[in-house]
Amino acid sequence: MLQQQPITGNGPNSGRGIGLNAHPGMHPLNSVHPPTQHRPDGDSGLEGTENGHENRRDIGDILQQIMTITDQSLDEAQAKKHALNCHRMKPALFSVLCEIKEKTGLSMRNTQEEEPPDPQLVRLDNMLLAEGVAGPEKGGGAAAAVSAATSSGGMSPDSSLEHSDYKQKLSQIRTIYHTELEKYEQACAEFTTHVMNLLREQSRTRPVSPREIERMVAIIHRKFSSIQTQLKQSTCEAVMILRSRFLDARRKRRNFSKQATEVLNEYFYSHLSNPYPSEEAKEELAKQCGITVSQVSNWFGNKRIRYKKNISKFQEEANIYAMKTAMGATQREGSPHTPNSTGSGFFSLSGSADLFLGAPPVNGEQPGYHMGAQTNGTWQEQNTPPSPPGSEHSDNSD
DNA sequence: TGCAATGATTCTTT
DNA sequence: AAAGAATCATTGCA
Repeated sequence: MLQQQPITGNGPNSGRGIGLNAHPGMHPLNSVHPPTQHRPDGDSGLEGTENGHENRRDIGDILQQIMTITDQSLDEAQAKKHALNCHRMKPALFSVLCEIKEKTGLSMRNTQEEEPPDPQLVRLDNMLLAEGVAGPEKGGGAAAAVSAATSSGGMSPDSSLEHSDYKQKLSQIRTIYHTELEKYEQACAEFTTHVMNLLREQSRTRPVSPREIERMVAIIHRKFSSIQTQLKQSTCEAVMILRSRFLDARRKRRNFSKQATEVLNEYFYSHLSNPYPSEEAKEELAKQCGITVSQVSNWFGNKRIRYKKNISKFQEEANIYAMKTAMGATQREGSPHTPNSTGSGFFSLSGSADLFLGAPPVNGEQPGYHMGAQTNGTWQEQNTPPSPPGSEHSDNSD
């Protein structure tokens, strides 16, 4: 990585020595220079003399120049920088700065490292991964999300259309996400390089330790990653909106095909005494109708309730299906009853008989049987039908 | 456009 | 967990 690059002192002053050997923590920059001029305040003739006063004035000048360097034009600054780098007092100043820094422990401040990963970011990452936005291309994520969304409620026949629409929108989000992410990463890398160059440049005039550079890089990365977090967050929001729209779309129901309704009705009326298909039966019905098991369950749930609420309304339908099944039974001679109607009801009857008997009495008389007596009592108990006038069909006469 | 039919959902009950 | 019950939301028809 960038922060591991060694920064070499090859500036215009490289021929002039600045002793850094006494500061092992400092950057290796200029470390080739002998430590001979290391002591600015030692007895090397810098104090107590005219020379010493002069030097102090020099240092003041240098500092002044450093302070004002940013106010100048580029060319001016470059020239001034060069002059400063070549200044005879520069090594001394550098040493002073090194010592001050070491004494104040400046380089060690704010070095709390390796904070634990942000749980929110982890959550976002996980979600993007699960949704198939992040992670490997065309992963099972999107498909898994779709199937999870559809598994509970079942899919309408044209759900594949919605499916592809969903996938297309998701891949759009994915593309945008990756483009933006790449942009941010590129910007981050560029900015990091820029800052490192600056620090490299500055390390000629002031001590900059590798640790400091690392820290600076870490700070930059943190800043950029917070921008990335925002990107991830908005991407997650987009996915959630897309998903909720897709789930809402499931509510856009389609009526089952005529054939499917027929199959379901046939089963219902041929098991009227106990219209509770087993799991296997539901699966079989689902297969026959081209719908899901939960749709079969829904259908039977609705049917039972609606039948019970208004039996007279369903009378005609019941008769039609009774006839149908009866005809089917007679055609299949030799088979005493349909495989499905196993006489689960109070009446151990053949399929067709069950049908007729299962239909409630419509003449207002109490039937000669108790249909609900068999299992839970709830289905048939509440099944006392209203007596529709004009109905002369008496199906409990068997 | 209104309305009944109907598939789906949600909450409650068993 | 499955069924009942109420309700929602869409479809299809007059």
